[in-house]
Amino acid sequence: MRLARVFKALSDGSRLRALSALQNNELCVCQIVELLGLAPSTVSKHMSILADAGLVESSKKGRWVYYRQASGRTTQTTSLLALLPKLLEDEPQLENDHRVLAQILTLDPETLCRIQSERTGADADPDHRRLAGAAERT
Amino acid sequence: MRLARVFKALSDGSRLRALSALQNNELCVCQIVELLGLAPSTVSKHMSILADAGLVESSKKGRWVYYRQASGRTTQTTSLLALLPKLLEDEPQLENDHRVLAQILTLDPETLCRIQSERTGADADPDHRRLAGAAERT
DNA sequence: CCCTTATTTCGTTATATGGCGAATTATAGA
DNA sequence: TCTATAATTCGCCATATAACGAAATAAGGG
Repeated sequence: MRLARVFKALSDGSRLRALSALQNNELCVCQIVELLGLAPSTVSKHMSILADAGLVESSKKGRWVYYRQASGRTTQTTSLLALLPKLLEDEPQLENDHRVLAQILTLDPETLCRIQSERTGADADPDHRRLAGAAERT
Repeated sequence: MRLARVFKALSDGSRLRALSALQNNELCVCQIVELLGLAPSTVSKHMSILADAGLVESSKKGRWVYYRQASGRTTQTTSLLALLPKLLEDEPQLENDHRVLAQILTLDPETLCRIQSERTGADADPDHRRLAGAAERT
């Protein structure tokens, strides 16, 4: 059942946070990585699940892949995406994400990626591997 | 994240079929068992997942437990339940369910349960353990 | 062409999920 | 109170999922 797949894509906290972040901006993978505090490979998988469900679209710009909310493919995804802002309103947890996202957007992707790869090298403290905010347990 | 739990409850084909059946009627477990062609224990689990998510409510009437769609607990579940009929329209698979459900509703629960327990006894052919329709693979 | 690097794919691991049957619980009726 | 039975809970299995790091892929800049 197609609808079950769409709901399954929406049934993970990290993916909902990513979708929430994509409501006002399009974002490249490294920006979503920074927001969620997950490994790039994990985020890439999440985004492909959202894309398979028809909830986001991607486009490659230079070395970066940008994701945005899908523009009305099926009626199902369209009406769900339309309802999403209202549904996400009631999630207090996302307020912090919006703050962190604002931080992230002050940097251009180039700079952000540089910072990220510097961190990966030596630093091992997981609490300092993000710009701000605490990780979530789904 | 609460919303993720709600979507997770909606992310299974059997549960969506049950919710679809509950749009016009309230149903007892044995009727849903008949519709989905799953073991009572499995159906009970599914219904408790839907109940935990706030999507259905139950009430015990004699020996039977009846489930119905929840009446507006949170705004999240309310708006999702309101959108559900539209979303389910695009699932051709549910047409057969509606036919089978009509069949099931011609019997009172008493009779249905008796038929079900008779089947469990000797008959081993899984294709004949339901009134009609084929099982779905989610 | 080669090197760097952003993203994806792959392989692995731990946990979650969906399914069943057996055992348990709760209720109606004798 | 005892029996029958509708539903739930429990224990088990097979498969799916989310996470990571390592390896592969793709694109820009020397």
